[in-house]
Amino acid sequence: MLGDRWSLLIIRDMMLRGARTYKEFLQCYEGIATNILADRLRKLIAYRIITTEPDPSDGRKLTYRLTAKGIDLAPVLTEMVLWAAAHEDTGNQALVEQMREDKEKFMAGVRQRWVSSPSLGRSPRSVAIPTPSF
Amino acid sequence: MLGDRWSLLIIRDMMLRGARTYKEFLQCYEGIATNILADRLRKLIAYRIITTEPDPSDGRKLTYRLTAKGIDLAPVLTEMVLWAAAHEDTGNQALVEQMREDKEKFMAGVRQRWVSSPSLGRSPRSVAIPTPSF
DNA sequence: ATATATCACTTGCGAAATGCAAGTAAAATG
DNA sequence: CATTTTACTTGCATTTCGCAAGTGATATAT
Repeated sequence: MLGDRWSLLIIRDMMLRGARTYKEFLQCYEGIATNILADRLRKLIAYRIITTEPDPSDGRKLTYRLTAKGIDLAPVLTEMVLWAAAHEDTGNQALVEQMREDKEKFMAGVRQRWVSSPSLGRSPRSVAIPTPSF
Repeated sequence: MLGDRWSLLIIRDMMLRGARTYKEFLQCYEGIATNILADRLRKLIAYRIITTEPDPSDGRKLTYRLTAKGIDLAPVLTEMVLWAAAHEDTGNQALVEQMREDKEKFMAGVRQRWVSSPSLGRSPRSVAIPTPSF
């Protein structure tokens, strides 16, 4: 279900980078192939981890959004990022520190940014952009 | 690095089922192919997540063991199991309850069971066997 | 109004990863 | 000394992946 190379990275990019459109996912630097991205988004929708809806301000765009089930993956992603930071690469050190110091606060931020998704402005303060490669 | 279908399942089987030998991994019911298992164990060793050493009591057997880096994946696995339990399947309900009620205690148990690995007896009390399919 | 650009994909195809069954070598057991 | 057990390897068919080049609908520029 999440046992492939890309699904969790897509969710991570949503949680940590605030990616919401197809194009943004493609640009998130790891370089997922466009056909694979379309396939994974379809499957994540089927699993009810994300949803999609048209952007009212631009008929071409679709906005992808985490469901409650998807938001519940925040603790998993948090632990993965912390593990990767401790043992592998050095992503965004500031965010990693914030996550380590107060996991709950970080996850609350993720939830707040995604439930009843407030238009597009990243509500409280946008979270910075680390890119650990777990 | 852990972005394939099997690596995390192997680690889960080590943490939750106490699997330590090639044969035990093969039997852990998901049905990994033998060549893939050999490949994944090799890679996990290369990544220093597990180690292997000969079993002194039986020259045919090898014992696989989590390194400190591998043990540090306990929080990730814990959150994954809890997520899967909440949203997908019903594995071992008792263990899931234990994990939810006291994550720290559960993870301490994992660490205790794997550091300086006490021969073979699962030290304190062996943890039961859930099999969530995240 | 028409041409161009953007967006979210799809299609085709070669390459790589996976799954399955059968085989092998070394050590243990009967 | 023959058979089992253990930890693999090998060969091959099938599936998945990655890349490049479309496609169709909508938006923007001239």
